[in-house]
Amino acid sequence: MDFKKEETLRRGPWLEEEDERLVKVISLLGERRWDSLAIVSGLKRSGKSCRLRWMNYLNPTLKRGPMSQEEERIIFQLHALWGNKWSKIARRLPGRTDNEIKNYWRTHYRKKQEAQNYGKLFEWRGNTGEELLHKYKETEITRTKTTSQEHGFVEVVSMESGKEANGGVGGRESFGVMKSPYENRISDWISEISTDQSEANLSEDHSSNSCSENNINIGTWWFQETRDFEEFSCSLWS
DNA sequence: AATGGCCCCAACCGCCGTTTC
DNA sequence: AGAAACGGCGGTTGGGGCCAT
Repeated sequence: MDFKKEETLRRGPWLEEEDERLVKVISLLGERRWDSLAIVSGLKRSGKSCRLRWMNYLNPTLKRGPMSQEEERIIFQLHALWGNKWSKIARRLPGRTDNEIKNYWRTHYRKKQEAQNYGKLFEWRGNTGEELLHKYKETEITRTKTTSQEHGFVEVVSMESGKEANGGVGGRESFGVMKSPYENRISDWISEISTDQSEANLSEDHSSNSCSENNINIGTWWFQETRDFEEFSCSLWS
């Protein structure tokens, strides 16, 4: 336990002055050796803290503002594909950080996902509670096997409400209609890559719980166009 | 106006893999 | 080869802001 270090390091929210200093030092020395950089800068912050601040907030390549519909779709689909691999997902979304995506998922998609899971279960009319559960589990096992074999990961999504589930279904925000402090900073490029066709597909995705054969369906966890989608998301970088 | 509950997000924590010496 | 330092990642927390009562 290094008490000396503990008491000299600053923690908590960054001040504007600290941000400025960090940006200056990074512009001189580059994005590396964060511990040394933290010392050189004179900031009483850990290297880790400096790195995080830069990566998640100060980096000029970051794109702030609400997620576009295309980004929402990518997050939704890649999470279904890879699970909580936030950094991996972030690499497919230029200008977005893993932290941002992680937070976004937690506050938006998880609720939507739960709602859709329940919605899907209710489609099995005429079944007892046990039968419904059994069918859900069957679906889950099939999906897990399929995705594991094809993509090398296993993801389990619980039907049970987490601690934030109260008010989750039908909570304050409806999915896709969000207010954000960064609302006015939407980048132009993302709209350029959003084609009319993808918009059309998206409206199908989000307007109902239906099971379109061409689109990812969260209720049954089937992916018809996984590989095509991976290629598509890669193209965002080019 | 006060208050309590909820949401959102920046920041931290702990672990683990990689790099450096 | 191995220990230490560094960097990356996913999970968690805390506080500010908003909203309903």
